[in-house]
Amino acid sequence: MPKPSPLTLKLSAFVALSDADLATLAGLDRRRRQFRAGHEMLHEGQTNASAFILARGWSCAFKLQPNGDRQIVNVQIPGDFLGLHSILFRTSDHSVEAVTPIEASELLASDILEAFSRAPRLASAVLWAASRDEAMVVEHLVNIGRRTAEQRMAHFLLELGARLKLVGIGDSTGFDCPLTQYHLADALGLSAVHVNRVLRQLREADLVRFQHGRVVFGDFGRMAALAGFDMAYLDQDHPLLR
Amino acid sequence: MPKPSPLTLKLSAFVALSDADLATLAGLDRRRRQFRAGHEMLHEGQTNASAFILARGWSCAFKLQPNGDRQIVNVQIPGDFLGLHSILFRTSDHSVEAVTPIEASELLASDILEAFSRAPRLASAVLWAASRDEAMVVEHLVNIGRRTAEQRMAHFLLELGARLKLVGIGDSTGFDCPLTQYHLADALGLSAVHVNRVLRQLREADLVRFQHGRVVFGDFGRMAALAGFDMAYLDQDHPLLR
DNA sequence: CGTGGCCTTGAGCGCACTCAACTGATGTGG
DNA sequence: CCACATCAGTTGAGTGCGCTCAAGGCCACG
Repeated sequence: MPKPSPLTLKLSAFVALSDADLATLAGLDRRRRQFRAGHEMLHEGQTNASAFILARGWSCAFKLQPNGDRQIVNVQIPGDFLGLHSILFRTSDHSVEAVTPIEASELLASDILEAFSRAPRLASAVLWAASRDEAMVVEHLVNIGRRTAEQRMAHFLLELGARLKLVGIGDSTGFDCPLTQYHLADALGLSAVHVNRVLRQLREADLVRFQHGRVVFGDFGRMAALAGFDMAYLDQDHPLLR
Repeated sequence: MPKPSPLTLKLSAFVALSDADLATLAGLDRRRRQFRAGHEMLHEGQTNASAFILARGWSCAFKLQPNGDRQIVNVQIPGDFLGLHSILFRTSDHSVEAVTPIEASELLASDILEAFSRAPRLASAVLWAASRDEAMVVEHLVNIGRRTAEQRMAHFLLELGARLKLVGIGDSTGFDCPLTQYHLADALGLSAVHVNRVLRQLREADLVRFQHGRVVFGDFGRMAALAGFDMAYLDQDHPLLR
């Protein structure tokens, strides 16, 4: 039996999938494509773009401001949908950039519709994943709106760690992280300079250290308390539909 | 022919609905319920909650912080779904409060599933509405992460005005708005005191005035430029599916 | 006529910003 | 092989936006 894909792992935490469902899901994995790090896979305002399922590597969704500032909306890891919005709407409302070299399966609107009609359970699973994505954006909103820089950083790293663990990357001690401090700044609504200072504070408090592309957790509990982190919105104890 | 409901108006801007679709949609409007202003219709962490379609009045979705701060995630107006998340997940990830007296139709998970199987077009319309809601949250995120207080306020009022116009409330000169300055503060990640100052600045610049429960636009174009407002994410020129 | 909700304004403070300079690692062409 | 460029990270100095605290005004309502 082959190793389950990150997407399968994630959806299975939500819905118990039959062999037929799994086969249909695997059928979405034709049309593999590769992108180099830094490539802009989707442009804000682009029409008739396709969507992707991320198989390997990291990407991020962002919007640009007239003055050049950018806000990263979402950091995407293996198993995530990417640009689902742009096949439901006529134009894409955000851009997507490959953070690392990327391997992803291209997805057309027709693929989705066909898969849904063949495996309705899969439809609820995908709707569920979309709803979870929205919950993450909401949590991100609260993060930026109502928390200090230190809390934002702590919350961001905790959430990322939890998400990676769910798709079988990294463990409870930490994870490899290809994001630069500039990415963190754009994601958290901070300046890169301040990100640097905040990371130093967290390191000196022995909460977490982020150096040389690796995040290592120090005191998980104290950090979760600091950030007000509760991973209920990410995970279910057991599948809802059996 | 009866006046179309706000939800029908909104969905019709997206998808051309057949008479059968419209009938199914109308069938979701049984179980009318009423709530008084200030009532908390949904609690964060609540299990097995129902969802609602808002027919009359305003509500808002929010999350509370341990220290008592709250972040309003979404202001809901007639035609909006309310708590759709809580029937897809086991527990609700946010609370919802009635801002004004409210009239809404209660919605069970079974209602949705049944309606979808009877009118698949309706399913895509609802998925579409959900995707639009997410786009609004994303825009809200950008608002708080990367704009000044003055820009946030301008953007917020412009978006609200545009949304209300789409469901047939208010016009291009302005709209009645039951939100207090405290609501605005909680929505925009500002303090109530600062909201007051910002409203004064906007008023003195003849951009917009918000007094006595009414928002009156002064210079729409200059305001949109200030806020970086582009309503592409709210509206389609014409229905996508015919 | 008192009370409570909402709005308004002033004074002072602090978190996160900008500007600026420097380190160190990596890569590239003469 | 070294000169140079580039990019990520680090640290210091000074500034300003939006905060808190405090006081008071206005209006609706019992």
